[in-house]
Amino acid sequence: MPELPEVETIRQQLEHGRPGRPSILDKQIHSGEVLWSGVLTAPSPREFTSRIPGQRVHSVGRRGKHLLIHLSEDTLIMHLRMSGDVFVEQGDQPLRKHDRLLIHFTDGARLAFNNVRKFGRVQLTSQPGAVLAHLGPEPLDEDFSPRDFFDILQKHNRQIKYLLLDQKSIAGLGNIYTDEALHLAGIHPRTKSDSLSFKQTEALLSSIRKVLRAGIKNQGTSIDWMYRGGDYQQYLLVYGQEGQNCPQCGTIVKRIKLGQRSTYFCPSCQPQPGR
DNA sequence: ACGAGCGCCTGTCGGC
DNA sequence: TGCCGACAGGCGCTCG
Repeated sequence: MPELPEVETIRQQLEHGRPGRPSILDKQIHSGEVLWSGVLTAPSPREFTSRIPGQRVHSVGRRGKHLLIHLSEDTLIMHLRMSGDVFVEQGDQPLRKHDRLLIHFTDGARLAFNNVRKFGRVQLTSQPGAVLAHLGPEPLDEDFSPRDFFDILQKHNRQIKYLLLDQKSIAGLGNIYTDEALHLAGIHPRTKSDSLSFKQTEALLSSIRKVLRAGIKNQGTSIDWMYRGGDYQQYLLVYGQEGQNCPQCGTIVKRIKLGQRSTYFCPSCQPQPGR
């Protein structure tokens, strides 16, 4: 469940709990259990299991698509990639098929990091800032201004969709919300970033914020059998809508490939640059 | 600097 | 029914 709104939804659920699922705040860790060693970027499973007992959950944060569980001494950084999920449950529940790492709490609860495809990663570090230093600005950060965004766009001569997906340029966007934001802003995904006007940049940033906020409000998007997200899929205007009528103008939504990713857009609302 | 192609994995779906 | 390819909310790596 991997873009910013889905990760933010998980963050909020870990922080506040939800019906039948407790918050993990202030829980003390009894032990860590690595079920598939490849899940750990660092440290080694041995060091991980020796360092983590006794630490307490101080707060739960997010940076881009990274989930940050701040402990007394260290921070657990989780990245769900394509198919990750996090569950909090009683420790006597049977394991799911693709649980990769467990955190057992002293009160008997358990946090499970689950990942069908083995892409997701967990890292335990005392220096979270250094691990996350490569990330671009947070799109929902009030201090991130249209002027800042414009500077980033002008620095590159890249197709805008590639730039938006690049976490070094702006953090948290993935394939769905990028397509939705570009559609809302009326910008073709192949438009060169440095050809956008300041006015278009403002529109794009406000569109990005609008779709991310709406995504969070609806607790994310559920598309697949494997994503147990929220309801935002009901509001998608172009993503996954190839052959359907654009809700804005009725034109047939097209799908093209950028990189290896499907990209959906409305040829009428988002005219090809240079035409 | 840019973008395409590929690898990493498991699973579903549609076509034959 | 089974097989086979296309596809999937990500990202790091090469290469031209």
